[in-house]
Amino acid sequence: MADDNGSDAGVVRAPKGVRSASPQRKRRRLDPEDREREIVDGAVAFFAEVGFDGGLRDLAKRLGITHQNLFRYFPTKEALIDRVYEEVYLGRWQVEWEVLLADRTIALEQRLTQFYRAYLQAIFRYDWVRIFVFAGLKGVGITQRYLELVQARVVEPLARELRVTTGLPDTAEVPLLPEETEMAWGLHGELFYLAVRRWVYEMKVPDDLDTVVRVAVVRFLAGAPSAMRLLHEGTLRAPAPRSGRRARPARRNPR
Amino acid sequence: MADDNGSDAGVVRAPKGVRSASPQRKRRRLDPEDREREIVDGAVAFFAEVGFDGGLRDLAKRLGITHQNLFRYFPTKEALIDRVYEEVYLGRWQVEWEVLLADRTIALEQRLTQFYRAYLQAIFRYDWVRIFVFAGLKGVGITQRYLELVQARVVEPLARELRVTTGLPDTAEVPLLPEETEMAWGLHGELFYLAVRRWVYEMKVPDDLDTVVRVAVVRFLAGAPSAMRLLHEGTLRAPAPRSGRRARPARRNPR
DNA sequence: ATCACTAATGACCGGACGGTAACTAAAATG
DNA sequence: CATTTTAGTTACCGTCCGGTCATTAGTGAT
Repeated sequence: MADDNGSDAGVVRAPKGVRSASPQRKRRRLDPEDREREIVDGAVAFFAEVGFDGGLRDLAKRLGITHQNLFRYFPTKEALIDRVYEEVYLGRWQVEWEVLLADRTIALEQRLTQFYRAYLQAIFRYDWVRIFVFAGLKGVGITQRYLELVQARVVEPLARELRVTTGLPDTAEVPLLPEETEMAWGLHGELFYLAVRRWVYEMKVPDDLDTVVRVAVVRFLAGAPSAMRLLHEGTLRAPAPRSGRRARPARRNPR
Repeated sequence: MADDNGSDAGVVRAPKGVRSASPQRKRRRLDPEDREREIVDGAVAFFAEVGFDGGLRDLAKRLGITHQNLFRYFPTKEALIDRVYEEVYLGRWQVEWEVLLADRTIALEQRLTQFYRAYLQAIFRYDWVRIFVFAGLKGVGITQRYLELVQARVVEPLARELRVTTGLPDTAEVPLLPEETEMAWGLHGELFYLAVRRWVYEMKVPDDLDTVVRVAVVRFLAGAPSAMRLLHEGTLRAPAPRSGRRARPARRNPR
């Protein structure tokens, strides 16, 4: 059954000598490094589009190679996918971001604005957002670890800054409430959700992300003191009733 | 969620001949309505967990039937998936929510708090969130249409309310800026992102969602006026070309 | 020109997929 | 009871999947 029929010779021999028959007809032999680069880039784009259930044959077709050739470079599909994770997540986190956020010589508003502008510049992309969501749904550990990084390096530091700017006790005295951390997640979440609306749900979003970031940061910081007081009005006895607007709600914090 | 394992549906029957195999469930014959109900419920849970690429044989195994039997109720897999969409999205949108949001006899803060508490009660669920995200990645139109509904019935009305509460011109005079709509998306986005963190990335989130909603709404409304003024400072008076942020009542000065 | 090296490929495998057809048996009807 | 109806099953089809192996052909060194 294997190669029984000599009548095969299915490949048309006639135009064989002439090598310029069609644009990509011929076998292209690359340095392994170059080929691997092409495969990884192609895989990132491919899996971002169709998800990790996409077939290797389809990926190979896009790359202009056969799917078997992929196995020369990655022993299994899983290995290729792991490489895609590396490619997308490793090295895109800038430690300078953490430095910037911690630099109290700059106003918090400026720090947050600059950070989120830089952060969005790094992640507000088709590949990054979709692979991040695909991986999350699949339950890949790397996404959880990434979010724990965000929480430890961005969200919780921000929540601690709010303690300072609102004149509440330091977190050394009173640990962060889950609701305070959640509040800081709010800023992060609304900006990430913007990326999801754009790259997952294909909605129209404003072109000028810098303005969106600025507005979000301003609103966040302008609103945070009220929310912090609300959260802490039970834990400490500094009522500090605000005269403006509506009178202070008679009801305390539920539970 | 109907029943787990009702292997014996009222019929007590002596094992017939050779067919001992006690664990083997006998053929269970249900009314088509009941069976269809089981299939749909099972399909919602199944596809929410593994995504729409999950195999029908696996789904059938969970249901205790053979995969061929699914075709008796749904002509194709696609038809079953469409039914899942219906099941999850249709009828879960409450028109009372829109009425509540538009009721100006209630303070905006109360309206938003009540609405988002009710909204989260409806959508903050494993099935809903994950299927919504899976469907978005797949590019299913129903999710886009759903988000357009949210924008038209929740987000833009909220943005218009902000015009009123901040004393800015009505939207009849000055149409909503994209950045204003985006601002209103911010509140929605941070709460939806909370659901994504919980049900997609399996992170710990506060147990008391009511408090989270209340804090988010208070912060949103307290911060919105500053952000609105920022957005409209060019609209209302002379452009003031450069300089990011200066001639404004910067009430809150960090440090 | 040719040789060695090795990218790249063609052929193939077992299994899982969505889907079809024929058959089996549990309930409804008389 | 016998008969009819039809929910549910066994058996199977063509296709595609990840992965293996022997073979082919592009390229630098000689």
